[in-house]
Amino acid sequence: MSDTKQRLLDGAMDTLRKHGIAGVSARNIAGMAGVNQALIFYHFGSVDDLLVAACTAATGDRVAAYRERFATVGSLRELLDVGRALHEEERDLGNVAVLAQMLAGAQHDEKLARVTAEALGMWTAEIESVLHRVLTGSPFAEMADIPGLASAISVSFVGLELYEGVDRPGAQRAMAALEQLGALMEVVEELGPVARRALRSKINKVAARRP
Amino acid sequence: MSDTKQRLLDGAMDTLRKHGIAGVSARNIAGMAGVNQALIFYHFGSVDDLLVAACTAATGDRVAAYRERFATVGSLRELLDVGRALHEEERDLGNVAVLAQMLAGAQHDEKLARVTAEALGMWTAEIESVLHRVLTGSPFAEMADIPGLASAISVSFVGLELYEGVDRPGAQRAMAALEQLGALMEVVEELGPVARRALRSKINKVAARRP
DNA sequence: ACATAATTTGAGCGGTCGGTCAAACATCAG
DNA sequence: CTGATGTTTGACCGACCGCTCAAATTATGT
Repeated sequence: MSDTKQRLLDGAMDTLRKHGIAGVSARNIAGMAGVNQALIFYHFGSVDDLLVAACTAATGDRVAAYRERFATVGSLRELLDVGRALHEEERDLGNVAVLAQMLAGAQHDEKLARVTAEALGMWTAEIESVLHRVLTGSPFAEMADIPGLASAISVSFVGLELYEGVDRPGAQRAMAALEQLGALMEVVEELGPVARRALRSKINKVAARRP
Repeated sequence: MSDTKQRLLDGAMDTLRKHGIAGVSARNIAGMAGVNQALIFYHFGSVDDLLVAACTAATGDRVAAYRERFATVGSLRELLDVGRALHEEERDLGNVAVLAQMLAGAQHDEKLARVTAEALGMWTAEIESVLHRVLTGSPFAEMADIPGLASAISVSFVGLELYEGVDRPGAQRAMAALEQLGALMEVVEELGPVARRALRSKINKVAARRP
């Protein structure tokens, strides 16, 4: 990767972080990167393509960071702790704003939608992988639909990140409530097999009543 | 409300829905509304102020619709069903895209942040109100932190709406898993007081272990 | 009918946008 | 050194941006 290309990728993400999509222009990005604005078109063809390339690279880097952090997780409680730490890390890096811009842009830009879907997919796959490792052999495994659980956690974290940028106290209340669900899962893990089967059967019965 | 002002408010929301924030310009909005673009500045002072006014009015209308729909809800299961119906309604109206644009814009625009926070607050307050009504007298009430639960539901729905615009299957898996949590709540409601107190105490104990 | 005020119009201002281009510059093989 | 190739530069283009304004039109009170 040539120095100029990397500077432009970084400049694009910095611009998105600091000024949002409204501040993303060839001249702003080039200024942030410290290079001539015409180089954007020489190296990436268009501002849109640069933005997509920058988002792709940045989300790839972040997923790699998640994977590294998840590698040492051995229990549900550790997973929730690492999750909270990663959440705060994302906020401090300014990536919450980036995620918001990507999700918003994905609604009307096909390329951005593909990149965003890919990022969410990788992120959810990481959660699913660590959940599978943590819960395998655990009594909870027979209770849980791991892929669904991973999606639900991923969705809740997306909501949490965006919520926090707007209503911090509400996000913290929600975080506490969601962690109580984690505690509930741990309680279920402590149930004996008879009680667990009874609980599972009751949940299935209630869920089957839905239209 | 004069006809022109209303047309401009509607035109602003239609533009945001159909073309996203990138398509929001005085000429586009005026074209969508079928009025002269200079009227935006005569009636609202600036494009930004029109956008904020339009978002404020639209979210107010939607919250009123939620309140009306929640009024007939009498049980947790009904609440989940109405929630799912409202979710699909939002999607069909194109309001998912609007929410995404508001959340993204709120990251860098103070006025938009205020409007968005207000909207999320009203929406969460409605959930809290109906939850309180539905769960009061229910055995589950003594289990749940209602405000935290309302925030968690609100956060999850925000995540769900944005997720659905990008990864539909993932969102549906998450929806199913979250509804299983609803089923779990109904199961808890069927527990006797002794089992419930024991469960609550275990959850508190597990939650207390967290740093 | 008339004066006054509110509303609407089309033209246009200065400025920024994405993108282009010819020329300058750097690099390196022969 | 020479020529070929790849990179960088600043000037520039047409389109669109938010916004203003004087003039035209419509509504209102007397």
